[in-house]
Amino acid sequence: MPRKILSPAFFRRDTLQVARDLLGKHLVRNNKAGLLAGRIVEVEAYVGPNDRASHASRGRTNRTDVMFGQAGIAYVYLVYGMHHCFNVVTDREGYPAAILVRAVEADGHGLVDGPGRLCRHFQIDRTLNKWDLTLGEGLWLEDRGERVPASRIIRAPRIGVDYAGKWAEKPWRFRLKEADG
DNA sequence: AGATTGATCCAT
DNA sequence: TGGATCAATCTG
Repeated sequence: MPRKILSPAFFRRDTLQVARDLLGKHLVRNNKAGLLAGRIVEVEAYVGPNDRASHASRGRTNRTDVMFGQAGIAYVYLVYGMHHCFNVVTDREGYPAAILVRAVEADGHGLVDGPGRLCRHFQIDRTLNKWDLTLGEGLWLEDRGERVPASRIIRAPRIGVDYAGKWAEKPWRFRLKEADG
């Protein structure tokens, strides 16, 4: 199967569509410690300036500036003083949007479930904030040829955003259902 | 259910 | 400059 690094054009589209399309793609980390990869099985979309669950809904600040920028760039931040979260910026410049990668099936390590554990596994921290994921250096996403039918995608509300009122109810979490049998 | 932990944001 | 908040995780 061909391996293709996901390009800026892949990310520079409607965020909900990119979120669905990221399921079944692979996250790859290459550093001095070696090569790690995993198949993405759960993501969440954070869409636009009005999404109260999104950091960007509070405006453009030093922290959220990256979400307003170029698609295909990493947004990595620290939550609760101890865990990192890894996102990919999507859609057009000037429109804040990103996708949080929540879970992967890690090659040789089973399910890595949860954005904090995922970052720990892949050794992702804030030094990778604003990293260009489309260059194929250090950290990137790639297509290994898997086709994911819509019937295997489960939609659900996002996790941990109860503060966001009606925006917390949006079914903007996407999970890949395992093929049964 | 409670503790943990520190970057970020804005005014209590 | 201080305090509230937080896109989570672990231990009970």
